[in-house]
Amino acid sequence: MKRSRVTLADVAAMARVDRAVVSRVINKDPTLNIRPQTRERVLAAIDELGYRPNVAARSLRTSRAHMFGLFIPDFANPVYAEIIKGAEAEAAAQGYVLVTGSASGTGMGSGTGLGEYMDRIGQGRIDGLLLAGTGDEPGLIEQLDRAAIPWLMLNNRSRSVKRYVILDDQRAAALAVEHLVRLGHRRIAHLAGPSHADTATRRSAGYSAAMRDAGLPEGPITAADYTPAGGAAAMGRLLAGQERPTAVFVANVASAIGAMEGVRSAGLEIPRDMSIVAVHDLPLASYLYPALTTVRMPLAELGRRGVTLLGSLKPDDTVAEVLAGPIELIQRRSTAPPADSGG
Amino acid sequence: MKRSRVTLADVAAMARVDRAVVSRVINKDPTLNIRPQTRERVLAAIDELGYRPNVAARSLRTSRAHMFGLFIPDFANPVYAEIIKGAEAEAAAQGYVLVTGSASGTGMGSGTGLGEYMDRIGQGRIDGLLLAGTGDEPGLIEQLDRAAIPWLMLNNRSRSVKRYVILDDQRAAALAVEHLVRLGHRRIAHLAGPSHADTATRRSAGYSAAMRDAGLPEGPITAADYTPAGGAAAMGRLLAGQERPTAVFVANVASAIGAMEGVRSAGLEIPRDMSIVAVHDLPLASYLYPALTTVRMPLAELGRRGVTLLGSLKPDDTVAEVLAGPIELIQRRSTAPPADSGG
DNA sequence: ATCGTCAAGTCAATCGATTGACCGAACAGA
DNA sequence: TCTGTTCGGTCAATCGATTGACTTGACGAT
Repeated sequence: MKRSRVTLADVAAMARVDRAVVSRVINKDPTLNIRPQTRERVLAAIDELGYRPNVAARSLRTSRAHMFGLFIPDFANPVYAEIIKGAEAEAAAQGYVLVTGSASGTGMGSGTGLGEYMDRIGQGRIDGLLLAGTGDEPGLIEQLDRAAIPWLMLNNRSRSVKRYVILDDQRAAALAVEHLVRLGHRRIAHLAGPSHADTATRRSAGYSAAMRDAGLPEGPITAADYTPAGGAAAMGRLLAGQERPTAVFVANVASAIGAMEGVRSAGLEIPRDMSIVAVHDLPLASYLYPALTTVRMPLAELGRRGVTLLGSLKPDDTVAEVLAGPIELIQRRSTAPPADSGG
Repeated sequence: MKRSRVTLADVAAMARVDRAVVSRVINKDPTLNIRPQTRERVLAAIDELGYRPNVAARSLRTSRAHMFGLFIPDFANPVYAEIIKGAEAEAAAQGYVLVTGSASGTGMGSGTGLGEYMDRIGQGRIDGLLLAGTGDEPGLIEQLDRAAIPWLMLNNRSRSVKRYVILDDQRAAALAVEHLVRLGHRRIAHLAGPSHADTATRRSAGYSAAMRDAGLPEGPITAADYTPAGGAAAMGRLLAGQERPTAVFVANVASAIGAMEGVRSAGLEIPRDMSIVAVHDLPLASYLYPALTTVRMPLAELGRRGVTLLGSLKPDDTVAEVLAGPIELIQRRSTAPPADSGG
């Protein structure tokens, strides 16, 4: 284990040039005039000594950390895994490091734990912050502005400030509903997400629009909280209604898992008695039984786009973007024509 | 948005003291003698100006970044989500930030992409590095030692250097086998992981030991690669054998998902014709059909312990720890007595 | 012979916080 | 009165890289 850190000065000494030359060689400063042989000596010395620039010194001088932050509610949610992947890849492509923090790393005393996270991150460690799945909490904007770095919400809108990139959840919902309509369903229910979640309201809007377009009456609508338990309870309510739907558009996969369980425990079968389609094509969806029909949205692309925008965002720019990108229905075993479709 | 950054000097000026005093107040320097009222002035100024220490300057001076790194193969693997959670919580408790990077953020030209990651991380950005799920690649140790920071492997051993914390996979495997034995199974197969994975070999060892202890002959053993596709193929091989097993201990959940599919596509039923138990109680396990019986291991605790050790590790310390912690069998629907157990 | 220009670097201030050394005033004890 | 000690701070070097300003020597043009 090499003990003493190698600095610019060491490299400069070995190459018999000034520290400035080494710095300019490393940063490819176009104003530098240098003989090829000298450049070679510098590069050789860097290689020989195994020199790596000290990030702290560089950040201090340039006030750029070459690091972006991403804050998410929970690492265990596979939706965020996809977003992280995209964001990380794009950050890497720009020579940046992505540091992802979750609310579970905080005490979560108030709100999302973002405040505590920002305090630990400190000043000057990141050049920009992405917030995924965090909504419009009181004091949030002030907290972010105090940090004086560009920030952006992903997959969620803030009502007060236009700084977000979202997916076209409305179109995704429409795609799901159209799929069910094409299969012959006419009583299509909607198992919505929690009303405070921005994605939930957009998916619900998409459902309504698509039903209208198909000339169908909106089936029963009930909301759950994006968890399997909530989904199961909600499905129970749908099944207890008078006119039982033959299909249901579920706002997310977690709810759908519970909904499937709810159908089974009522002694019914999927898709024979009930077709189910949900939003986000997580790997998990294909492992369920029956494999869940989903709508795939470009989550990784969302992460990627977020990083790209962060890199070019001016302090007071506003961003309100619906990410263009492929949205497609992935048909699996959980949807089929309704049982009475023979008639 | 506050524009100009607030520095120590600004605070000092407002409180009418030297910068040194402010610094010592912030860091609670015990050698500082200060009047209560002066301290109040300083704290008031900090609050008033919204001062946050500049991380780069602090790191440069102290050569501590208050940040730990964690490198994983893939964010989409829920095993790592658990580890991250534990590591993040412990890091936070110590006032550290955890930066998690994955191989998918790199080109992965050679090996795991760790080299590229380390280059982007640079020198001095992290005070220690945790490697989860990364094995003994050539050049790995040199790469790590060049960074001159403490590091540790999680859930994997390196043959060359003793720097790891692992779980008691052997005991976990034994627990799974004992469960099957208790149910009355005698022909218990083993669907192992890839031979290059350290966890796989330890789980296999546990299987063998438990079978020996139960006085049973080792059933058919076949290996897969910790993926659903591999698991399905492996199950195909097991079912094609002459003496078909009544139960199988699968080395991980991903393989088990494929194995279940393999059983179904052979026209057999779980658990009637085949009991299945796998290692790691991921949330996903309870969503499968039938819900998968698993062995729960303290993954979050592993992450936590890794961070704790990193914080106290001396450069040449060796660490070879099997984490003590609860390991328990979570029985669900995928295991039952064998069909012929009446006789 | 002199001026200007260009190549090839060098010099040194700077970023912001930390920390060992030091200093002046007040007071106690001899 | 003088010395020593404690209190309550101050001073300034330092961490390592960056970058605008400057220097030195050689050459060409006038």
